[in-house]
Amino acid sequence: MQVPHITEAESAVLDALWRRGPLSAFQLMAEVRSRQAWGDATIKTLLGRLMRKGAVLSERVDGALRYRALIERTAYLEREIQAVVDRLFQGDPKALSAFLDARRH
Amino acid sequence: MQVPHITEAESAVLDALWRRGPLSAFQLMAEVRSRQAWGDATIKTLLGRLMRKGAVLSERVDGALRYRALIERTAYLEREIQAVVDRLFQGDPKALSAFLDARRH
DNA sequence: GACGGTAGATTACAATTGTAGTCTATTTCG
DNA sequence: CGAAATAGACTACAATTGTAATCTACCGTC
Repeated sequence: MQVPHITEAESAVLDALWRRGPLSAFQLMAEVRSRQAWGDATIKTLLGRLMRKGAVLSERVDGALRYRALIERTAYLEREIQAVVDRLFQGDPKALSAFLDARRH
Repeated sequence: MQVPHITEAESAVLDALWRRGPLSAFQLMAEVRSRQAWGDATIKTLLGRLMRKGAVLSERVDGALRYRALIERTAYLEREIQAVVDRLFQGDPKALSAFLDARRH
C-alpha cells in the first residue's frame, strides 16, 4: 500500500506536520491542539498509529527528537479525492468538477 | 438533521433508488446486487436503518409495496462534498476545484 | 378462514475508529 | 551516578459500521 489508510483523526495530526514541517513532540501537541480539543494521550495514540503505519517517523536531529510526515499531503489528497469521486461520481472527476461549478451559490 | 448521516453501505442502497426511482423489494434487491455482492439479509438491514433514519420509506401503491428515497441525491452529494471540502481544504471549495484542475493527468 | 410468504424488528458479532489511561525503558539533567 | 522526564508500547472501552441470521406479525391467496 503506497499510502496507508489514514483515519480522519489521524489526518489531523498529519495535518499539523504538513502545515509546519517536522516538529518536536511539544510543538506537535500545541499545533494539533490549536485545532482539536484532544488530550495528549489521544494525540500520542494517533501518533503511535501513524508511526506503526509508516506515515510518520520520529528522528533525532542533533540531540532533539522530532516527528516528520512520511507521506505527502498531495498523495493523501489524491487518494481521498479519488475515493470520493469513485463513490459519488462513478470515478468520473469531471462530474465532481461540474457539480462544484454548478453549485456556486 | 436535514440530511441524516448515511454510511457508505447505506448509500449503495439509496443509490439504487436514485438510479431507478421507487422500486419493489424484489427490484431493489436486484438493483443493489448489480453492484454489491451482499446477501439479502444485509440489504434488508441497510434498508431498515435507512427507514429508521427517515431516508427511505415503504409505501403501498395500489396493493404493491415499494420503497422510495426521501432524501435527494443532490442534497446528499452536497453534504458529502462539503464535508470533504471542510476536512481537506479548510472549507474552501475553490481549493478543491483548483486541485482537480491541477490534477488532469 | 387457514396457510404461506414476506416486511420489518430484533439480535449478533467482528473490525474499525475515537478517545484515553498506564507502564516501562531510555534519555537527559543535575 | 541517581533522579526525573518522557517516548513509545500496551491496554481499555464505547460507538459506529459492515455483514448477516432469526423471529414475528401481517397480507394476500386459495
